[in-house]
Amino acid sequence: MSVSGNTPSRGRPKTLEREHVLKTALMCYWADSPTDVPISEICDKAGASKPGLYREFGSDDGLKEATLDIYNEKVSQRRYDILASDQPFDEVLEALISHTVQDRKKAGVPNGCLLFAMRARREEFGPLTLAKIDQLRENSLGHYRRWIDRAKSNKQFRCDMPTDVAALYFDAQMGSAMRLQKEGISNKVIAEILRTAFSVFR
Amino acid sequence: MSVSGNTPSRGRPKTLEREHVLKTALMCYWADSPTDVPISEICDKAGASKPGLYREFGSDDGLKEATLDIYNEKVSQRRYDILASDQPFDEVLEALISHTVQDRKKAGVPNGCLLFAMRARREEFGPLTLAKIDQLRENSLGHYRRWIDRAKSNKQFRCDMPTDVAALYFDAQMGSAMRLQKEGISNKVIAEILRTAFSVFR
DNA sequence: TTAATTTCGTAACTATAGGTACGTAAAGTG
DNA sequence: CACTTTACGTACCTATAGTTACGAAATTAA
Repeated sequence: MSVSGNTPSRGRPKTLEREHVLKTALMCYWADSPTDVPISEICDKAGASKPGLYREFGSDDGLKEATLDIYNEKVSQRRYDILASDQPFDEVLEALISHTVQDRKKAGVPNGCLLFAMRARREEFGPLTLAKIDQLRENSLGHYRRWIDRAKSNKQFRCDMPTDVAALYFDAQMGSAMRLQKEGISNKVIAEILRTAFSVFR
Repeated sequence: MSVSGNTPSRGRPKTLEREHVLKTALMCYWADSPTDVPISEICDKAGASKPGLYREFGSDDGLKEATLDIYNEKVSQRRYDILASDQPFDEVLEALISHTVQDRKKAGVPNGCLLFAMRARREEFGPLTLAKIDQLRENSLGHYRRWIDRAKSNKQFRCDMPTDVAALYFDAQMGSAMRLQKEGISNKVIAEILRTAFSVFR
């Protein structure tokens, strides 16, 4: 059961590479559509067996939940770091836009955002994935709220919108940007749209 | 095959009510998620048999295509009418927002927008539905573009954004609104977000 | 070396959902 | 009334994808 981390000592040694499987699953779900990737495809690409995956993650649902966790940790965290910076509001805004429209090919990652893609398909997931989607979404809104509140107290936020609504506004704009990117709209146009949408705050 | 409209004259008379089936399918797809409704469920709710549906629509793909058509005709058309009005830009903008955040319960229709919901799941449909999604999407953008161009020539559009980008902007904002509505965000908040997003044009 | 333990992976099982074969029913035609 | 035509719907077929039973393999403990 691999209770904690190390020295099970007895029995056949484990060969399944959890991290490798999760990275494989992440790229599959992210590049494609999360609900269109069968477990067997992830097994093939990761070089693992199906029962192996089930032993490690319990179910399809569990695998998706775990994948969302590493997506948050390895991808979304970048954005949270930007939001947590203590630079002036305008500069953070610009950094946010630059980060959003960066060339994904160069960075070696797919277009779009896995979390938004999964939110758009809420109904198709199991309870674990669903709870994780909601948790990460709320987490994301929290980062926006804290950033906005700081900007407000620094008199850098030129809009009388309530913080929670403004957070929804940012989240919605980022979501649109990610969808447009996934649809193949150029990053130049997406940046123009984001700058327009965010211009109401400066 | 019911070639055109009338007088097949010979053979057992047809009992399948095409319009009724389409309305049933529309409500199922719209209220739920279009990819989560099995054909058999639509058959049950519409009181039709599976082979009956297949005779009429050819396939699951064909049924979805036909459903999108009546959605466009009976639902989206309302929005196009608003955009085609010759009222001042600001008033059309406000009418657009009101129409978007109208109480769906009272109107007896589900939250969200079927076309946006299907666009978010592009990969999960067959070729007919896919082509129809793209056609209606392009159609929708065209309505925005014509409206924007008229506003520009009337000097009512206070923004130097290219028309096609502005159309994408409108489309993106409406998409966000529909998704927020589907997620249960109050229409009041959605209206506030839309007004903020559109305030850049006035 | 044998037993105990743990993991491995092939080869199933199962449920779901799209799709259809085919015999029957209901109409007009001669 | 037989014959032709058209549509009906039950009962099946099939493919896919999540899931697991189970015997073999690899390791440590006695």
